[in-house]
Amino acid sequence: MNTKSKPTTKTKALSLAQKYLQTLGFSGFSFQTIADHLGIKKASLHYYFASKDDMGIALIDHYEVSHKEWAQRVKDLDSKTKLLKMVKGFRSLCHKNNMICPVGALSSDYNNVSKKMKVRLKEFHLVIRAWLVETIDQGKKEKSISHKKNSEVLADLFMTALQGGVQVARVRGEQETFEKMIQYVLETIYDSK
Amino acid sequence: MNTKSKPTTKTKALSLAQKYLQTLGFSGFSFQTIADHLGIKKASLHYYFASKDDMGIALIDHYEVSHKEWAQRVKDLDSKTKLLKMVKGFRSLCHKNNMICPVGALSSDYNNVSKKMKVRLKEFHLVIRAWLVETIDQGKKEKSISHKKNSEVLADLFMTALQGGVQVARVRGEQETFEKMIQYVLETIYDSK
DNA sequence: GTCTATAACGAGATAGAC
DNA sequence: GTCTATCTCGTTATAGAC
Repeated sequence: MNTKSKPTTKTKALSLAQKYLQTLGFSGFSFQTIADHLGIKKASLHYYFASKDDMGIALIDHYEVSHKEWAQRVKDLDSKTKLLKMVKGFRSLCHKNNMICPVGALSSDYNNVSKKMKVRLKEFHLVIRAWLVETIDQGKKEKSISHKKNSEVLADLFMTALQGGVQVARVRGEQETFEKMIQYVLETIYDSK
Repeated sequence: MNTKSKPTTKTKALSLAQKYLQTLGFSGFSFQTIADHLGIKKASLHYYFASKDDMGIALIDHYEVSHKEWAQRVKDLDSKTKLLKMVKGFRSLCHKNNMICPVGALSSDYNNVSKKMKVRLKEFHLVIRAWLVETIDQGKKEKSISHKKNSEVLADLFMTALQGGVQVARVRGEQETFEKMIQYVLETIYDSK
């Protein structure tokens, strides 16, 4: 799968599903929601996705492929630039549109989805986390991060700050504190002085 | 309202609703869910709560009252002990039971609830945040927190770490990293050396 | 206060025509 | 690939008996 392929009904459906997942939650949108905005009937969506759970899996696959393509594109940059780019992507993809992060959205619905989807969600989460740990380790090699700091803990702090931050920002109806907090977390990770 | 009153059908319903909100999300549980575990019919719940939205409001009110009663009980403790007690409460009330925090649960469903509930959720969030800011300011007076650190930013960091942390822990099926991360956040807030 | 009964709706899903 | 038609189920909510 490649996220750059030209849009088919299936990929358009997945894009819409991503939008509604991050806006309304997994229980909050239906095949009807997607079909309406796609201009087709909800029954037709079953041609692409056997069940909603199936669509959920495809959704996570899509997020994972996007991340891996993105990671490939930024692979030669230094550690701090990578994390800054990730924040920027997060800001423009979800925060600016009052959407929350997919892992956060699915974690609320965690106990309403199939075992298979739970497993895929965890795998996806761990892929992102592994990339963060690796990027923080890179920062230690580049001497922008102190070796005394635990990479796993910093990765978790960064993730939860982003995930929790967009949720809090949406409830609060305000973007400024999100920015300040992320800024602070980055200062915590990188040795500033 | 007092959370210490003896259990009536209404208060028992609210306790169950809290549990299911934090387990299944707001869209994820129904009057049926509550009624079943209460041993009454779902229609009877409408005697106490005109609508589900109404129950949602009552739910937030209940969380807020609980917090205020708790804040009253710990009001004479020092700043760091207060935050440690809050973490402890969070751990035993939701983290140990694989439940997520109510604000996080409702933030996924944010766009599926009434305007009134959105407003109440924001108010509740701001009550908790104000308490945190106040407690961090108290730490500055007590010289356990440096005046150079911004209280609002630290409060947001602490909240999002707790909120995001329990979500991530549930997806990951593991408690340890939550503990390490919260520990790290507390070290970040309080001057250790 | 709790019940039965029922309305009105939207969800996920399937069969089969075009 | 998309349609219509239909099924089954669960949801919120209401009316009125006990």
